[in-house]
Amino acid sequence: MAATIRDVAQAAGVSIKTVSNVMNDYPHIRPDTKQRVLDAVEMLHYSPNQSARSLRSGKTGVLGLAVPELSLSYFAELADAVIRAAEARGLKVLIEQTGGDRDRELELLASPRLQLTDGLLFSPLGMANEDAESLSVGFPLVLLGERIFGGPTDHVTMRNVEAARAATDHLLSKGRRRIAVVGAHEGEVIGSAGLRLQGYRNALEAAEVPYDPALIAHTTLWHRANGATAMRELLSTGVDFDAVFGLNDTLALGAMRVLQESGRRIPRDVAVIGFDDLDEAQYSLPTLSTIDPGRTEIAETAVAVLAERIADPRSGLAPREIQAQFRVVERESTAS
Amino acid sequence: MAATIRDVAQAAGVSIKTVSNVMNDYPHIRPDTKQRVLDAVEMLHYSPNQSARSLRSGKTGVLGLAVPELSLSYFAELADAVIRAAEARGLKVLIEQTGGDRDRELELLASPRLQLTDGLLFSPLGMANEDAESLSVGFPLVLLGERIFGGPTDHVTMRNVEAARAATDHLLSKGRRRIAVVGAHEGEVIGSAGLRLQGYRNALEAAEVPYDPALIAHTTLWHRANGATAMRELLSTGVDFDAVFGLNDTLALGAMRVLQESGRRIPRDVAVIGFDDLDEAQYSLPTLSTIDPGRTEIAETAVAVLAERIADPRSGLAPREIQAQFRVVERESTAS
DNA sequence: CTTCTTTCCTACAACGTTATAGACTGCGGA
DNA sequence: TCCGCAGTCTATAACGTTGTAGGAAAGAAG
Repeated sequence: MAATIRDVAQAAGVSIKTVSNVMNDYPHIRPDTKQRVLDAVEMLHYSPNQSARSLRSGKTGVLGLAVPELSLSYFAELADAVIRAAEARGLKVLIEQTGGDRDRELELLASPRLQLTDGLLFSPLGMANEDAESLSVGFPLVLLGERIFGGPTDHVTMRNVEAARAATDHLLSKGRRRIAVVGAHEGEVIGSAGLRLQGYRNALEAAEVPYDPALIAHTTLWHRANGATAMRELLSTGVDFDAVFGLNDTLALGAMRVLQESGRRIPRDVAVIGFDDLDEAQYSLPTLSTIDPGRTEIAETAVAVLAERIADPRSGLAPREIQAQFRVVERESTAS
Repeated sequence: MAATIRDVAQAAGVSIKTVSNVMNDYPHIRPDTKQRVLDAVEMLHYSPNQSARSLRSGKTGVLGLAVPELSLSYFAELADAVIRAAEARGLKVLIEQTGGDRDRELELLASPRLQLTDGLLFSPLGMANEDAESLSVGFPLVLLGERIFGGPTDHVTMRNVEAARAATDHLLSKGRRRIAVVGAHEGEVIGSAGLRLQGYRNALEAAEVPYDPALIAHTTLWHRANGATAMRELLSTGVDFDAVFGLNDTLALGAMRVLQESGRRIPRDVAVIGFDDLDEAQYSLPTLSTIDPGRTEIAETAVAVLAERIADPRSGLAPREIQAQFRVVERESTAS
């Protein structure tokens, strides 16, 4: 139904290659020929067929982005930033949701379903370091997140340890010494939880504040509900604390809610800091101090690196590990 | 580099068509032939080229979803639901962000950039009813949202007027009579703001409660900050009210924050209800009563309708207007 | 023993592009 | 006059699939 390059060629009285040349801004075309072609294009409402282009060129102009789920604000904001960064390069983004499930993540890597994508930005949650080999796939892949380090691909991530240390230092600088942590994962070393907990411990150690395991609240997931539950458990143990480090903003917000229910005042009785700098953190009551992990920078870098790999897939370039700049964002929840 | 159907055919000693038949589960193939082909596929790591398939079949298996921005929780949750619904049908989703800008929305409709998509789910924010004609495009399009009614395409939407009336009725049932509204748009009739305000007025009228324009706070956008600002303005006018209807959850949450800052207790002094049932509404302090507009149903219906139009683009079927079921979700912010 | 049907398979022509190789102008220089 | 070269254009062959048409073999029906 739609007009093809052949229809345009016929209407303009030129060869199909000339039409193709006009569409692709090939320089050596006589102005009047070009105009005839453009007129025909206009008249027939011609627009080049992307599938045919992709078939010929081997490129689709589409990047895949795999995240656990968009309902998690962090990933929604990441996706937003990725789409913007891709658009600046004329690329589109196709989003996959893995649910953070290891099997689905592995399946995604193995599956040929993302054939119509030039490369993948992959943010796993269920996979762990021992799955690193699965990242050796036949298409350009850039890894995001903190689940896997030293894998076979480029990796764009945040400075988890340093940023968590800065968050903890911030609380210490306010005179807090009993700092609870919400959202730790039992026994985890790598992964956001493990790394951020490490940063916390580094800060304590440097300040010569003793580490008290009783202050560490564990959760499996990082939703608001988990932060709330963990805080309730912490309160029920009767342990004494004057600050809370939520390993992400949602946990911190959930915890903050429970603290307020229990009658504690923030920041007077308990100071709270989160991690992620979600939009939401600016509008909670009180507003939430947090770490801006450099999400925009991560998105832009990741897209840039992926685009580079797509442009030259066979470059022997070794996998790069790129870390974004972070920033402590001080708000009411840790005000002096 | 990657293996093609020809390589597989050669390795298996069959014609390319037989390979194609195996890949597409064509029934009449001898088991041993089929096995030989599958072995070759396995050995060569063959996977069919999507671009070529799309070129042949005219279908890409990808739906476009255009929303203002994913940073807005409502759209993130909508996108989540759409991706799930699409996946259930074996479809993928490519997301565009329009920023809610009318020009970009119009450009998106006119542009051939979404060529590699079988159809579009379009949720405009900047366009209005007078732009309805622009929706007559050459590809399957399903309209979402409340900006345009009676357009030339299928439209899946929520029962804004009825739901807003139910929200207001809920507040009235709690004995509230001075119900402020946050987020109205000056002079708007169609659009979420206009429709929901209409529902509010309908409820008041039915209850014979006078409508007081002094209770209506206007905002341009529907972010948290706007809800906060609007509430501050409302408070500064000194007008008396015992309940707030936030035209969406984010507005309500922003307003709630300011109310609490001002020392008012929720729900004792002021009851608050929102609209959207964001995940967040379950975890605010207090938890926010709201309207569940049937987001999942909207997503599933929209994908189903679009898939139907894609399957049969020339069916003379008239444009349908489909409305999802809503539900009042009562939480702490309106507890008796 | 035919004839018809079903099963299984193949050759080849699309689908709509872009790349390649080459043809035809003029024009400047030897 | 002839050659080379830049500019402009065309014919045709890919890209990797699936659809069409049809052939050979094997049963089923007459």
